[in-house]
Amino acid sequence: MTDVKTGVNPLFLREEELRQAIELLYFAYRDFTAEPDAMLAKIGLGRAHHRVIYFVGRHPQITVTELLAILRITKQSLSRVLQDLVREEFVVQRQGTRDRRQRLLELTPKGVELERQLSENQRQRIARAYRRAGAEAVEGFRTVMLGIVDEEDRAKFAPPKPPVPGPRR
Amino acid sequence: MTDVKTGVNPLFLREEELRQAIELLYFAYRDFTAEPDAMLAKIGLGRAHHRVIYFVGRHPQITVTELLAILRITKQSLSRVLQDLVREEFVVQRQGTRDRRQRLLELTPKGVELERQLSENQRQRIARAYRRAGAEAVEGFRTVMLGIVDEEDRAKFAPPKPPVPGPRR
DNA sequence: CCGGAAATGTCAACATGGCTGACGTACTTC
DNA sequence: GAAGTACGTCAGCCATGTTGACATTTCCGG
Repeated sequence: MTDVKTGVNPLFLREEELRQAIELLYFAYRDFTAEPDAMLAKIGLGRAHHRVIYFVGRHPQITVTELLAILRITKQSLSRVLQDLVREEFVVQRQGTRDRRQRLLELTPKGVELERQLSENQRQRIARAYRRAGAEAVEGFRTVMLGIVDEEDRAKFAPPKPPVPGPRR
Repeated sequence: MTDVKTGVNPLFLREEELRQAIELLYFAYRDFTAEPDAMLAKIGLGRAHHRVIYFVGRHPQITVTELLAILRITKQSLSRVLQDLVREEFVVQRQGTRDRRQRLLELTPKGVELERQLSENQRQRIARAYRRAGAEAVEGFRTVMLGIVDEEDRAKFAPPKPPVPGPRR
C-alpha cells in the first residue's frame, strides 16, 4: 500500500491517528466548556442552562419541541432548566400565533447579555485557533467535523455565506 | 480589510463562522459519545468509566495522579468509577516499584476487550470522516483542534510519526 | 533518623442534569 | 366529536461532578 518506502506500518499509523483524533475531541471539548462552566457556577447555573441560552439565542422564537430535537434530552430535563431561566428572566415564553399550543422561546435583554458573556470566551478561543491555523486549515476543520456529526444534522451547516445584499431574485 | 470586492460584512461573517464552530464542537461531541454511552448503559457503566478505561488503555501503568491530571476531576470522583472497574475486573492496580505509594493502573484482557468495543464505533466514525475529507483537510482539522486545546496539553499531540525502525542514534 | 510532603484511599454530604412513568390541559386536525 | 399534538408537572431514580475531613503509607531532605 502506501508508505512502503518509509517502512511504516500503515495500520499502526492509522490506529495512532484515530486515537489522537479521539483525544483531540475530548480535550478540545473539555477546555472549551471549562470557562463558561466556571462563570455559570458563580450565578448558580450549569452547562445545561448554557446550552438552552445558546440555542434560544441562536434561533429566536424556537419552539420547545425544536429545542428538544437539538438537545436530544427529555422534556422533563429541559423543563427544569427552562423554568430556572424563565424565573430568572433570561428567557421569555410567548404563545405561538400560528399554533397556540406552542411556546415560542426568546432571550430577554438580560439573557442576550449573559449569552454574550458566556460565548465570548468560546468565540475568542475559536477565533484564536482559526487565526493561527489559517483559512485552509479552517476549511479542513469544518469538513472533518461535519463528517463526524450525524448525517441528519449536517444540513444545518451551510457554508457561511452571509446574506449578500445582491439582486434578490 | 478582506472581502471588500464582494461587499460582505466581515464582522458578520466572522460571527457566523465562529458560531458554526461552536455548534460543530457541540454536535460532534454529542454524536461522538452517543453510541458508547448506549453500550455502557447496558452493562451498568457510564461515560466516566469509559474515560478511565480509555486513558488507562492508552497509557498502561499510569498512576492515579497522572490520570487525575488528564481528567481534571477530583480523586473522590475518580475513586468511585475506578472501584467499579477494579471490582468488575476491567482494571488492575499494581504497586509501583520506583515509588511504592503509587498504584499503577492497567487494563485486564477483559478491560482491553471492552475498550476495543467501545472505541470501535468512535474510530470508525473518525475514519469515515477522515476518508471523506482527505489528507489535507485532516491536517487542517488537527491544527485547529490543537489550537482550541489549552496550551499545556498540546505537547501530547506530536504529529503521528510512528516509530520508524531506523538508526537508533 | 525525623518530620514534612506526597500518593492514595475513604467517608459523608450535596448539586446538577440526565432518565422513566404517569397524568393533565389546551389546542389542532380530520 | 375523537384522536393526536404541544406542552407542562409531579415524583423518583441514577450517574457523576463537587467540598471537606481525615488516615495510611511512603519518600525525601536536612
